[in-house]
Amino acid sequence: MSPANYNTRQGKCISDILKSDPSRHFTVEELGLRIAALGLSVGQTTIYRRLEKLVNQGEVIKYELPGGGGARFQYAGGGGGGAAEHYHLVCTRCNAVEHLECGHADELTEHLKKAHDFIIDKRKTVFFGHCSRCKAESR
Amino acid sequence: MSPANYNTRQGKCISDILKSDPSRHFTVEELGLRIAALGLSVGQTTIYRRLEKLVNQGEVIKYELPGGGGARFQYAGGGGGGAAEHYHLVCTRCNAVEHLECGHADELTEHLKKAHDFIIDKRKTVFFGHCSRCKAESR
DNA sequence: TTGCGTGCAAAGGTTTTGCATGGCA
DNA sequence: TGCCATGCAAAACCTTTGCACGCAA
Repeated sequence: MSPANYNTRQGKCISDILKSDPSRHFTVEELGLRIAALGLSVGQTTIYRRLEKLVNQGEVIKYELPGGGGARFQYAGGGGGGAAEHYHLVCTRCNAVEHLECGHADELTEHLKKAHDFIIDKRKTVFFGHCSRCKAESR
Repeated sequence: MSPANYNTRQGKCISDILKSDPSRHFTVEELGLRIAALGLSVGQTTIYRRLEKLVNQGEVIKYELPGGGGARFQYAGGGGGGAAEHYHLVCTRCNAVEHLECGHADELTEHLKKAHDFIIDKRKTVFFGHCSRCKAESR
């Protein structure tokens, strides 16, 4: 409930990095590198634990996507509201992630709620397929 | 391209189990147990390697979903056509997987193709959210 | 001082790889 | 006979856990 108490430099640092580039999906490894680039040294345990809290608070979204390299994390806006919600398009060939704000998708979300009693979580929902660069070579 | 050459009992066995229950999402562990139940002993390496081939041939779909327990595999119909294609709804609370055949979703797929130049792979696409049983307690 | 956050190290689980054996054509 | 599939074992990878230390209030 509380807006998170960042008592420490490390905790604030992780949050700030995610917030500084809300369109980016960070891996744990990338976060570690960015932190190091800031001259701060943070253990991986701390990164994982801090991310877990941020995810529980709704401030960060966790994606577990195929393709290896581990889970990815993206800033989602504080407290569960704020930043614009959007869907994601993920290319199963090049693993690129695109954002999608789309009325058609919203209509589908509404339909699923009414007809299938299923509540879509927009920020977690991922459409898999081939992006424009990769579709030509789809096998 | 070739319809896969199952030279061995083990290979055919894995394929048959997946085919015998196309609506089910098997984990590697479950496949091992089913194989054992048939009186056949198959190493996990073989299961992984056979699944990799089946996935590459489009005969099987691989899902890497959150929630632990490893990846899940589902029969998708031989050669990329055949079995009815469908989307999936996954509950991020109870990890239940529901099938979805839905005109609204197909419309969205068409829209994404035209407007965003993105080709949806229906069989791989997963909508995350809360199912009817879990939505009440969403936090 | 008290308590939470942190860090190192080790464990845990899933998946991949190396190399030798075995079965089918 | 030749080749591909198989199997055991070990490695690799990502993530979690245990326990002690350090910083902030």
